[in-house]
Amino acid sequence: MDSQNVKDTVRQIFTEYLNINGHRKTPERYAILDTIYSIEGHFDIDTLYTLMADQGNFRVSRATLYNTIILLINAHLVIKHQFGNSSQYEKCYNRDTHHHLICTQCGKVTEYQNEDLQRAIEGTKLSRFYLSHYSLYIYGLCSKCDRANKRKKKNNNYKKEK
Amino acid sequence: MDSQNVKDTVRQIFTEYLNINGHRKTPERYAILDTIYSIEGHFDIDTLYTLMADQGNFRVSRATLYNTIILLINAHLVIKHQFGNSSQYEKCYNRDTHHHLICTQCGKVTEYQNEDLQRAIEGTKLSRFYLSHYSLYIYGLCSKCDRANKRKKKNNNYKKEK
DNA sequence: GTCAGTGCAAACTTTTTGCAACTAC
DNA sequence: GTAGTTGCAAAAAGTTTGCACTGAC
Repeated sequence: MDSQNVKDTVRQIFTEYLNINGHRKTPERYAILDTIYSIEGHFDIDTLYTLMADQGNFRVSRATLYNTIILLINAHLVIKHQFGNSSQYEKCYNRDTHHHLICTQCGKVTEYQNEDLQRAIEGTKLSRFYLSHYSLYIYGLCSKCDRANKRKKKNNNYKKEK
Repeated sequence: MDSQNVKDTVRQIFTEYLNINGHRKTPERYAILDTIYSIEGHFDIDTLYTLMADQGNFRVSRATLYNTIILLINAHLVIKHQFGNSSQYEKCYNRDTHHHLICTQCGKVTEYQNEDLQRAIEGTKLSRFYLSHYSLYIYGLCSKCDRANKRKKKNNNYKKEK
């Protein structure tokens, strides 16, 4: 499915969601949905705000972004993450399920796909709980920070020997 | 291992950590560690602050709590979570690995143990990434909210028919 | 004695809220 | 026309920071 096709489809899904729940179909809401579906990877509210302000296509307030993104989450078109300081979001329609590798040192987030793991988690029997979605965050050191630390350690050892 | 034994052990681990990293062994730090290891389940900074203030054993400022908890995380004695609005923490020495079921409606967090799932995640081969720990958050509806929704839906259908 | 650590208050960041103006229905 | 939405600004909530004082080493 190409990018425009996805955008059309999610717009339809959103319209249906708004209809069912008696919400209005404002241009702001569709502009936000469109912008989100043109972003690859994660973003926070501030990034989205700046992006929309810079593009100049449509200017919306932060308050509206916060309001709308809640609707999009409920419509299962956007997923919310909470690593780092501010909340991160990402589009989730027509995306492969993926997990997140988070470097505890530099904060870099890498997506990681593993179908076996995915099946294991989704196949889990939960009693008295009705799964909607899940997030697996794997913390550790990215190769870059790991190498940096090893260099640092080496230097420290030299210092200690003086 | 009983509770006092755990407290003694983590105090030793913390002492060692402070020594290695050239930090001072202040009474505040040990009081915070002790309080955390007397809490079952999750807590946030405000809860910890209130708890220590109320107990009256040792009064510390929020700034010190934030500072100290970073040390405890680095010493692998505390783990940080980010569901809801504020950061949540929990002790992690001598605790069984568990996952979290989070109700998207009422925000209730339930711990969930599953060794198969644990093995599946820990056994995953990661290339160019050095795993330290991980968090699996499973979102959905708790049985209480699920029942409440079903009742609500039923009532709405009646309304529509009028 | 020195400097890391602490408490306090102010600053900062992110998110929520109250309200007047607007507009989708 | 009216009630749901929006933008703005103020408020709230959580966390960080600057600075003077304290106490671990």
